[in-house]
Amino acid sequence: MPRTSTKAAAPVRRVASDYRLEDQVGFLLRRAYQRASSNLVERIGSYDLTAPQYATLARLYERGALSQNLLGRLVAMEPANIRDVVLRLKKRRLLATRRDPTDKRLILIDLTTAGVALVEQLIPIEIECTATTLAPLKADQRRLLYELLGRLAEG
Amino acid sequence: MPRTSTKAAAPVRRVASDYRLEDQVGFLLRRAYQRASSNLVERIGSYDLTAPQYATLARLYERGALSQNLLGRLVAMEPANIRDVVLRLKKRRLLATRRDPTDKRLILIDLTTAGVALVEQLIPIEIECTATTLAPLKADQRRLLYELLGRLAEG
DNA sequence: TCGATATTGTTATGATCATAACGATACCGA
DNA sequence: TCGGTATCGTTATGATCATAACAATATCGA
Repeated sequence: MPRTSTKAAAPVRRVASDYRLEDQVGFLLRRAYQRASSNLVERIGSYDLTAPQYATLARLYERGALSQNLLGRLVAMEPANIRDVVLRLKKRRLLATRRDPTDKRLILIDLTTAGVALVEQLIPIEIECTATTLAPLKADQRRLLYELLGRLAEG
Repeated sequence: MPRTSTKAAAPVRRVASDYRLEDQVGFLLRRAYQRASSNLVERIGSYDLTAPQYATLARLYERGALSQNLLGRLVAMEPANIRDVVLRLKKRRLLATRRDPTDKRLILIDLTTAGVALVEQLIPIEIECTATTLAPLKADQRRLLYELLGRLAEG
């Protein structure tokens, strides 16, 4: 006997196998990401950075100079999107761009000194933020979640 | 001895507790949601619907008429966002709006006949799509994932 | 070598997203 | 009842997102 409707103006409709939006992974994933993202913005928002922007900086910090396209793939952004993010971060002098001398198609991107300094300041904050997001879970549950999410993302 | 850099133009930087973007839940959640969302659009894209639009229709189907604000909360969208989604769906005659007679602030929203018909057509597709997204996981892992995601979303 | 094919970055379009500020309406306690 | 407070919907701004079409450059096989 699932969910009771309190005072619906219209009768609740039912489909064969009583469907619930909550049972769809996509919906759950979207809400969980909203939570994680808002946790992050809450902490690094004062730096005027979004989650994708932080991911971009962090990736450059990890890997050093990358082409714009590869950078985009490594942070899971389409070419058109990573372009905009790079432009904004470049305008703030957090990263710099230059042409690849051997392959004229490529734009090489790397952190500036200011960018490196900022990332090193933010990394501890992000680790703390991840802990906050994962707070409802026990240690073994967290490990499990990582494994499951990893499989989903890779397909 | 983690990750080896192949031919980085710049040296790989390291922070104290060798940080990896992949260890941050937010990043994993974002990628998993991307996958789920693209799975859905792949199947219902021919109906010219996005994931949030589908969620909105499905919620109305489940619950019957709702105020715009409550509808937004039930699909995890801010007032400004649910407004735009409602406008687009209304333009396509998939839902209809009317003023609440008792509370002049509210806009009551409900599916049209066409909207109901469309949702009933889409629900089996979405269930199939969820199965596709969850394909990499075994049955007990799926149950586990749902529980873990539920806890994260609720905080 | 040269021509088909693939890759990179750009542009354009449309749909989410979150936030802040605002007027209108409801509610609620003194 | 009446005035402060809360809720609802709107508007504006800026940042993601995905997709398609395009030009420039690389690559690879005949």
